Amino acid sequence: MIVSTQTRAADAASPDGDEPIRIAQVEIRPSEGLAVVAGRAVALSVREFELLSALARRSGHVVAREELFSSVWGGPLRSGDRSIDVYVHKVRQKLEAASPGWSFIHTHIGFGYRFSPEPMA
Amino acid sequence: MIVSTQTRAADAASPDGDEPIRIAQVEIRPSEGLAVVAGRAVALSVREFELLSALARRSGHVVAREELFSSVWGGPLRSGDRSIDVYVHKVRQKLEAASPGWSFIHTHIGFGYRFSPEPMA
DNA sequence: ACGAGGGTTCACACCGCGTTCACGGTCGGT
DNA sequence: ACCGACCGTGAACGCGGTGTGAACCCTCGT
Repeated sequence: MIVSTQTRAADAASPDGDEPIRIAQVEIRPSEGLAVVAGRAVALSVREFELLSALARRSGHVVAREELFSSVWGGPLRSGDRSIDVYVHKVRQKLEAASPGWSFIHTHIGFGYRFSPEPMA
Repeated sequence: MIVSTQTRAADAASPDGDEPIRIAQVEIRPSEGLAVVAGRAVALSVREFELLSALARRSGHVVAREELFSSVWGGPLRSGDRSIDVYVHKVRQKLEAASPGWSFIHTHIGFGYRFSPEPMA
């Protein structure tokens, strides 16, 4: 299923809180700093977890790099900073390792990234 | 910047705002550079997106090549410039891939293009 | 003091974007 | 039928943004 209508459930429900976010086969548990993907527990570092959360909170929507950075790193994005790219890569690896054949984080060049579980082409 | 949601009545008055444009199964989100067609997210480049927006803002009407060019590329259309043709083609491909059996951008030879979702002949 | 793990930066490879060129097809006018 | 104007479409190319592995630090627990 490739529909992007699953944002409603999480949007208004959790301000920024500790409520678990569930999207397709992905479940994110803020209280535990843990993600469960396709039934498998995925260990994430703090940065990785916050990045995934920031994206998943706005599942189906493109999140600008600026916004991602200020949301996860808490400051303005310095030009030349590649931290986001590196961490997107790390999170991608772990998610796809837990659920092969699926892609979760999509690049929108010049804009940012979009979280949306889809079967790979 | 926070966008107010109380501009409903002024929808038609703000053609190039950040308000999403919805026509048939096509939804265009200016703030994200993203289009959603038949429930599928369609990744568009900046040019592709602006072209689609320019056409969709005047859905059902023929938009002259001159006007399209100045609206998307921001200058006068040099004779021999084929950029419009190339990008119309790219956008067509992506839209029709997301919604097979439908055509969205129609050619009006000597005039320009018209956006209007229609089942294919 | 030492090792381990996480975060940041660097360097290089790669790919998508935007532009332009080239070739073909269609349509009208002559 | 020929020609020219116009459009469809694939491909080449330079460039900037992104992917990715590895080095480099910093912090913390032992």
